[in-house]
Amino acid sequence: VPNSLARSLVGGQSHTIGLIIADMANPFYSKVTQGVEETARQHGYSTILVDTHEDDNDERQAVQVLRSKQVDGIIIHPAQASSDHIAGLLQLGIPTVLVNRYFPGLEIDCIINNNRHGACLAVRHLIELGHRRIAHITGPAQISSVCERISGYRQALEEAVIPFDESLIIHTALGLQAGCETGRSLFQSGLDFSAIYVYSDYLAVGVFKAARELGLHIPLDYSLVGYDDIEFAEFLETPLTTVRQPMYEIGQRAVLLLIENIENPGHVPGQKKIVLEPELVIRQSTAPPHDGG
Amino acid sequence: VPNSLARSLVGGQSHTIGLIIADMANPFYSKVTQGVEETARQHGYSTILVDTHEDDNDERQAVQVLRSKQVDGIIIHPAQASSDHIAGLLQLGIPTVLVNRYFPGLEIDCIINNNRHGACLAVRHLIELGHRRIAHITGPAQISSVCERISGYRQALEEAVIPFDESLIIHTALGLQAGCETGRSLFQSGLDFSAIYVYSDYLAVGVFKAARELGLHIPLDYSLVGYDDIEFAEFLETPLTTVRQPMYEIGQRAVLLLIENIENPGHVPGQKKIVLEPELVIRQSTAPPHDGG
DNA sequence: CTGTTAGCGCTTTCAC
DNA sequence: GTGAAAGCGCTAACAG
Repeated sequence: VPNSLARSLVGGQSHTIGLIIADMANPFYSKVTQGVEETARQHGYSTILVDTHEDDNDERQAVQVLRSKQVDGIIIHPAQASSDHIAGLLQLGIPTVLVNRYFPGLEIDCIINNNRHGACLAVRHLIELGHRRIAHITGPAQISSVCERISGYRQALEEAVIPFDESLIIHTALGLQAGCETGRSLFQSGLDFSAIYVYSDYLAVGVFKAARELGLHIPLDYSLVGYDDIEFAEFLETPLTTVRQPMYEIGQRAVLLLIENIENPGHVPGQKKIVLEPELVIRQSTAPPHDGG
Repeated sequence: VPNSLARSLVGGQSHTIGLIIADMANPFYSKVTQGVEETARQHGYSTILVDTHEDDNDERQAVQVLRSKQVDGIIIHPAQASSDHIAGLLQLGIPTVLVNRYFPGLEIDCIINNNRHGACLAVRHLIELGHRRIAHITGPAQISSVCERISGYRQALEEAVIPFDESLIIHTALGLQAGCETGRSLFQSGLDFSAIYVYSDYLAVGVFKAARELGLHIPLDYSLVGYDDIEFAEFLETPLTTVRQPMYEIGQRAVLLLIENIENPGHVPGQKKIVLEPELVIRQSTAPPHDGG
C-alpha cells in the first residue's frame, strides 16, 4: 500500500475533500452527506467530515484543519454567523462549494433550493385550505434560506391579500428539541393562528412533540407544513405535508461542482449557482381550519 | 497554516481516523457517526467517513484507501461478508475498533450491545402480552448481532415453553425498502403470527409502511417491536416499542477506545470488549393479540 | 528504457 | 542557545 501522504506532498493533490455540515442527527444532512461521500468516492476522493452543530467557532476551526490537511476542496453548509473564513478560502483559491445557503456578497459556487418558491407553495397550500392566520417557526435570521423562506411566506400572504403579522414569525435554533420548546410556547402563547409553517421537517417533528404533549391534534387543531421531505415525514404520527428537496442529489451535485472546480485550474468561482426547484408534497398534517371548515 | 501532510510524513501520525459505516440514511448510524466525529475532533483527530451500504467490496477498498492515507486508526462497522481485510489490519498493528458487530475468531477491541439480552427483552414483552406466534424479520445471517438477537429470541421462547418455528425467522437486507418488501410478503404469506420483532427500528419503519399499504393496523392487527430507539421511533404513526441503544455514546466510546490503542504503543488488541446493556422502551406498537385479548 | 537524484514541507538531530 | 542538514515516502525530471 503506497503512502498517499507522501504522494500528495509531491503531487500537490490530496484526493480528499472536506465536508462541513451542521447536524448529522437531522436526516436531511445525513442524506446529503451520503450523496457527498458516495459521489466523492466514485471519483477517487475521500471525505473528511465535520459536524459543526451550527457553531461558528467549530466551523472556522474546521476550515483551518481542512486547509492544513491540504484538502483539494471544501463543501460547506455554513452557519452564516461570519464569513471571513470562507472569503479566505476564495482568496487562497481553494475550491469551495456552498450547500443550501449562500452569502449575497461572496462569489462562490453553490447549490441551493428555490426557497422562496418552496415556502410560497407551502403557505399557498395552507391559504387554499382556508387558513389566514399562519405562524412561521424558523431558524436564525442570518441564514439565507431562512430569509428566503420568510420572503416566500410573505409573498403567498400578499397574493391572498392577507396582512403580514410580524408576531407570527418565530426564530429559534434548528433542532428537534428547539422545535419542541418553541412549539410549546407558541401553542401556549394565546396568539391567534390555525396553522404553522415550519422551516424544516426536523424542526416540525419537535412541534409535533409539543402538540402531543399539550393534547393538541394535528391537523384538527392546527395544520402543520414542513420543508425537506425527510424519509420519516410520511411515517410520522400524522404524515407530514412538506416541500421536497432532493437530498441525495444535492450532495451529489455539490461534489460534481467541487470536482469541476478542482480539476479545472482556470475556474472562476461564483459562476455556477445551481438552483433546484422544490415540490409540494401534500399529506395529512394539513386540513381546513377548525372554525373555518 | 502548516502543512499537516508533511508533518504526518515525518512524525508518523496523521491525526486522522477512518470511520467505515454501513448506511448513513439509518439514523442509528448517523447518530453513532456524530458521536465519533465530535469525540475524535475533541481529541485532535479528523474523521474520514466511508458509507459502504453494507457492501463488502466497498468496505475492503475503504480499508485500503484509509491505510494509504495513513490513518492512525479505524473504526469499522463491518458487513461481515469477509474478514481477512480486518485481520490484515491486526497483523499490521493498525489500531482498529469494531462497533456493534464482531468476529468470534478475531481478537479485536469492540463496543457492542448485549444483543441476546436486548432481543430477549423485546420478545419476552410480546409473550407477556399474550403473543405465542412471533415472527422475526432480521438481517443477513453472517452478522454477529443478527445471530445474537435470534439467540435472544429463541431464549425468550424457551423460557415460555413456546416451540421455535424456523419459518417465522425471515432474513432480509437492512434497509427501509427491504423492510417494506419483506413485511409485505410476510403479511401476505398466510403464516400464522400475531407479532413481529424486527431487527432494527429503521427496518421496522419499512414494516410499518407495508402494514399501512395493506390496510393493517399496528398494534390492533399485529404488534411490532424494533431495536435501537432511533430519534423518530416515538413519533411514528404508532409510537414504536423498541430496545434502546445509546447511539451517540457508542460512537464516543468507540473513539475513546481507539485513541487509547493509538496512544498506547504496547497495547494488545482484543483485550477490551465493551458490552452495553440495552433497555426496553414500551410504546404503543405492542398490545395483546387480537384474538387472544 | 531503466536508474539515479532532487525536492515536496516539515521535524529532529547534530554541529556550532 | 541558534542554525544547518538529514530524511519521512514518494514522483518528476534527469542522465546513462
